[in-house]
Amino acid sequence: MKNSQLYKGSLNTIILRLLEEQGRMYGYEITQKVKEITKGELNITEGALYPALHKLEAEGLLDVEVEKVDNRLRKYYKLTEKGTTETINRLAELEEFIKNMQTIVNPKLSY
Amino acid sequence: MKNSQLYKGSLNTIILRLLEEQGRMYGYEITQKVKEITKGELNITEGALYPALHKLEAEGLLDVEVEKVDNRLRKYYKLTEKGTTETINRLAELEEFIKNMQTIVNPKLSY
DNA sequence: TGTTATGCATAAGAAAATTATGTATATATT
DNA sequence: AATATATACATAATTTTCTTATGCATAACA
Repeated sequence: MKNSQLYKGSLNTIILRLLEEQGRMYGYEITQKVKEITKGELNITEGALYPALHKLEAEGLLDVEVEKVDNRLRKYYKLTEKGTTETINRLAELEEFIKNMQTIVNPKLSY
Repeated sequence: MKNSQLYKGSLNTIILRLLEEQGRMYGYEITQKVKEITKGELNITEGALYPALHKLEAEGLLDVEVEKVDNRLRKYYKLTEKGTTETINRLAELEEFIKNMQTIVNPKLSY
């Protein structure tokens, strides 16, 4: 993941959320989707992405299906049942995090 | 910093923003303020805070004044001129970050 | 034919945190 | 009086998470 270090720690949440929304995605597709969503601001590096996917899979949050498209390999990931539950929790945490950071930036509006 | 790993990478921004708002603060005071703002959700650990303050000072973003209150030491930190400029940039980055994360959570509203 | 795009992967190193200690004084509790 | 909790700093060892660099391979474009 590149840019303002603020993104540190948010990669897993991003992956889980995108898979929840899209059903299934492969690694490269995730990087392109994030680039598109953030208008080029966030570029997930492969060195961060692939280990993260492997770890989420090892934790039982993701399932993989390997497919060959145009003679090139793709590894499609999707949420397991456990992964779906975990995603809900992570998104709740993210909303709290965003709320807290907004309060810090602009305290007058909130406390 | 404790909790949902999402906070990883946001400590410096939090420190700078609080100092911008409060004028000057000492380390322990920062931990208490953050705990209060986030209703106990975010607890900055000393192992994260003090090295971060030292680094920001070394980078010329913070000035220190040591005071003794009730026979106990306090190190008051405040933004330097350079620190004030940097804070403005960091806050702009934070707003972008929040915007991007919101888009990822709730794409229908944004793209 | 060489560069860019697609698609995966891992290893070395850096950065930022957690966890565990350590020191010291003040205040509250039992 | 003794003990626990709160205040206030600090650092060392370890872990987590990322960047940077590298590697392999095919497709598309110029």
